[in-house]
Amino acid sequence: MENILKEKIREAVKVLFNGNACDDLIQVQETRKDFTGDFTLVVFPLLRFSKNTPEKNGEIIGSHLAATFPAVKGYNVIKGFLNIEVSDAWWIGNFSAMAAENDLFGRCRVSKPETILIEYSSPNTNKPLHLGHIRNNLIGFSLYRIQSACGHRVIKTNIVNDRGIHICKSMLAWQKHGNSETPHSSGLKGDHLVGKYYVMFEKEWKLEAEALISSGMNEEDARNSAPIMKEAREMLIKWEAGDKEVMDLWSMMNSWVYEGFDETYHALGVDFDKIYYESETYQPGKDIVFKSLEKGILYRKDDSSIWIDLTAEGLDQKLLLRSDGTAVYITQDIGTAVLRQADYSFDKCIYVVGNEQNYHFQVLKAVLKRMGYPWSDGLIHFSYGMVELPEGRMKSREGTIVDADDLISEMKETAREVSIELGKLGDFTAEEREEIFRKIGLGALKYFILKVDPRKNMTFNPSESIDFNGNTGPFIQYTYARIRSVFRKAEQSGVEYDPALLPGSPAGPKEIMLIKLLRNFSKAVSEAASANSPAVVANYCYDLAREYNQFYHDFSILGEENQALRNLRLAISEVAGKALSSGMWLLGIEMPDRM
RNA sequence: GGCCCCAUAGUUCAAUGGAUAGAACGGAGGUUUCCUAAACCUUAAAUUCAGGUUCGAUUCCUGGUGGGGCUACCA
Repeated sequence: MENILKEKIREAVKVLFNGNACDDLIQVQETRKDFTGDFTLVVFPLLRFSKNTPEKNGEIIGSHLAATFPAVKGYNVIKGFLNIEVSDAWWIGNFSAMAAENDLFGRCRVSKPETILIEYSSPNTNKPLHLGHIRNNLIGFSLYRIQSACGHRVIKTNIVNDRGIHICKSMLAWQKHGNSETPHSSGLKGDHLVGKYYVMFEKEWKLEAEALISSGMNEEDARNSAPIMKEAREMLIKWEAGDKEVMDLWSMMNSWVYEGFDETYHALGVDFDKIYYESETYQPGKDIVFKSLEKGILYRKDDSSIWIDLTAEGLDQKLLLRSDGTAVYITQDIGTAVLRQADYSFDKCIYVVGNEQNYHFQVLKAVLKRMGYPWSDGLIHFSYGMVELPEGRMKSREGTIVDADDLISEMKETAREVSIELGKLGDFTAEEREEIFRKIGLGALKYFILKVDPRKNMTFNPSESIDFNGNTGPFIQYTYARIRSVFRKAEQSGVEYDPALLPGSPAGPKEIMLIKLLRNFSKAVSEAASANSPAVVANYCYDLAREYNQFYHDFSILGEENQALRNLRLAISEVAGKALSSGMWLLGIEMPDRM
């Protein structure tokens, strides 16, 4: 409609003022709620074509449109804004097409589908997942769904940091103190078990270092020469040499961790199409570095470490390989990127990684470009903000890490408490109830995190937990459950609706308001895709649920109203239900039929 | 020191350069003969400061203040 209107306005300008208005000058937007009208033309930019006041100009264009375009019911001019009213019949005619859509409701389709790789999650194998990972996983997974809904081919990948000194730390502690403890024998989730030994190492290391400091050593030397740290380094050397005993221990403990992670991923409802391991990509990365060195893109320092000079790009000099020939973080990322391009020929590769690594990804992109990979332009660092607690950043030293598994079960528990307190779900079986508590608890958590603009830091208050009222997941879920209920009731009383009746339906302002909102669903999806922001979809869902609730409040299906209006309302409910569930699906949030 | 990001009601979040800056929570008050009261309605409350560009700035530019991040031969 906007486009049709723009065209009509362009013609009007031509006829009335003999001016050629280009697209930027014709600004049509939706009319704000507190004014009458559906679309609004901003008149200011068109003043250049005539010498009238803005009001006069709006008046002229408005009357011309109303006279020549039947879908325009009326208009009014306020200051420099021309509000155009579109006829109800046009809205309902437009809506009946939506009512007929299948369950792929409102997906937008881009004209040029691309292959997009999304990397998210990226855990370390020595610690369980925490709140920061939850935000990462939810954003990554939702981006996957949003980009897919736009018609792109999207591959979800994960890169696991399974190599390096940190892994040796937990292995060593387990060897010393583990007594062959396994997830099975301890009853601990694998990632938590390994995390426990990592913490144990850190404690012991600290004690040894303190002892050395009190005997007169400076802090850095003490940390480096603590016996347990030396042992860890020896273990890393053995690992890199492929020592069988160390490798076996490494694979065993990693497999525990992966089992633990899988459980958490499953609970969060996220998954991956392809998992890369740092242990498999650092070597290709090193090879690439050597090749680039031969080509003269890189340089070697006297201590034989390898560097790249990025000062021309406004960045610094960056180390790509240590003097002892071992790989650093970025070496591995170079290897991974090249492997991925070979595997999938991606157009874009989106890295969902926290904003503390902005510099790292700037460098990565620049390095790959310098190395001559044209696809490096398609690397996108999707930088999201930190999750902070009311008292500030999460710090493991202060024990303020919010564990992912704990949080998920707390959310389910809260959902249970709230539901029981409200006296809900009396007639369900225990299993059905658990399932609903799970959906609500996770819905609350996911929505709470995804509704915030991902680029911004956000505050998470665990003690207040998460609200179930207001702009929340459960509010939207509840709205959806009531829509389903409307249809259950309608069915019971034998009321059917007939989409064929829609074009002639009467409609009030509330109906039109909702129809307008529903039309915007695919717009919200494409906006979310271009901005890479699930928050756009989340806030759209909330607006819709809110409008629907207001509309629903005095909505009586079984009342004495005429058949056509009843039909329209049922149709709106149906489409609103589709839009809400489609929208929440894009966020990875499940919708219960009842709650 | 250098580079990057952020700043909106008491709090948590919104607002392609457009109209009177929206919600929610919390506070105060109200609404269930019909649809699920996890709802709905009413009410008080905000753009960090100073300039600039513009018909028009929360939005863009410059500077100040305040907060966060990066600046590892860690990942």
